[in-house]
Amino acid sequence: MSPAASSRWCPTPEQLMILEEMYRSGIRTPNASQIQKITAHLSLYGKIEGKNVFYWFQNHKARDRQKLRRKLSRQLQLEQPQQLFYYHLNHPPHQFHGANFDSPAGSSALQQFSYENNSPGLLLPQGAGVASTQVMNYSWKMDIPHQMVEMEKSMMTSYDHDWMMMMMMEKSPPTSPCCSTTRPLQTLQLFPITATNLKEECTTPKKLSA
Amino acid sequence: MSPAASSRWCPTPEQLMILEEMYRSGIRTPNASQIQKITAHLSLYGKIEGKNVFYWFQNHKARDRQKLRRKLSRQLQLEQPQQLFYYHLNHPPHQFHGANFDSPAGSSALQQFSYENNSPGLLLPQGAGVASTQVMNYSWKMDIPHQMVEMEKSMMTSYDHDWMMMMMMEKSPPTSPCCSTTRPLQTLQLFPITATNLKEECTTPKKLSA
DNA sequence: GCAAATTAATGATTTATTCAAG
DNA sequence: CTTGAATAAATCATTAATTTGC
Repeated sequence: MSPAASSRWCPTPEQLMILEEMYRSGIRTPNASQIQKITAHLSLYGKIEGKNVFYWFQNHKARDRQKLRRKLSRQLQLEQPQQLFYYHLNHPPHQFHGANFDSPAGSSALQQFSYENNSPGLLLPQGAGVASTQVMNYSWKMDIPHQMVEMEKSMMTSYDHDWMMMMMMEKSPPTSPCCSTTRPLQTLQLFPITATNLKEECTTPKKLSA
Repeated sequence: MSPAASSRWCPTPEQLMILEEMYRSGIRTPNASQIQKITAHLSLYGKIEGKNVFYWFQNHKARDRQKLRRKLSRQLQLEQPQQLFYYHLNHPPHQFHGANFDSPAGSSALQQFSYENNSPGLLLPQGAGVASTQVMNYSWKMDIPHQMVEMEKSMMTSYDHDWMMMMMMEKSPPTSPCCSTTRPLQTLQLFPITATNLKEECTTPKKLSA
């Protein structure tokens, strides 16, 4: 098992970190001089050659772009902006700094999350409004002392497990926006809730501090 | 009154377990569709909204990375990093598609930038005997495009940081002679900031309560 | 044992990047 | 050069753990 002669470069954590740092800092295509210097520096942390540095940047840049492109195209083939919800959630249209928009009517951005695809995973417990309207009917079934419940791993039911498997199988894009077509549809849509509920808009206090 | 509603989501043990299991299984940035399903499913175990799931993954991923980086940074401080091989523990395979580029060959045109700007100062620390073995015969082409320099972020040793700064400052491209076009160039900080504004990442123990 | 006080975790927001399209 | 979309980093804020004095 001598570390000898691996056929290809294997960056050490330090090297990788530094390279990534440089990449983040803007370096994309270092020239010969830069590569020389980078190599010299990184060689302090492990075996490395100039070509490794060169290829690393090439590959990293390419894969970055590729990843982004894939994401974009996926995005584009969706007619429905459903995908954008969490983005807007995270980036409110305007900085409502102190003003919490409690006016039920307006509140643009957060509104566009039409629950067309509100697929409650299987059954809903006693008529809960699911993710929408928190009607506050949930009985918190946990008054259990924290320290007890703390480490209960492995109490996952096989049901949960299967569900998760399916969940993860779904590679990424919801694909076809319109119903049917190729829809895994492992979830029953029992509640065609149609956004009539006031939900986030009034439950999201948006900086409700104070 | 019913102020009972706590201002933030508090995951139940079941919810947390399932989320962690998913994370372990590879889910990092679920899309809206996935989030919806996850939310619906987890709502069986307690109150939860889509944004909770969204934030959970964001935070978990970020803190995971952070933890890892901290660990690596600590290792960076080691004297002889030469023998660190615990790298693939957490890094996805780099996927250097098999092809070994032992002789990039081909385009030899770009050797032009041979001006040895091997800067003085903190370049090439003395012990770098390893580096000397690298012959560095570049014969690949590399164009040197623009290079934005922005700095910040330092989770490396101040040595690394300074070195990188210098590295990036080197605007080597033979392009535009000296006419500094029109760039406010506000991102370039040349001042000897010294180690006072390093990020806490690897230097400060934060609060140090003891 | 018990709360007040303090510290550690972590949920929720904001800010700063990135790449590529316009 | 500017902008859109998306993410990651940094930060704020609140909850849970824990320490501590009684």
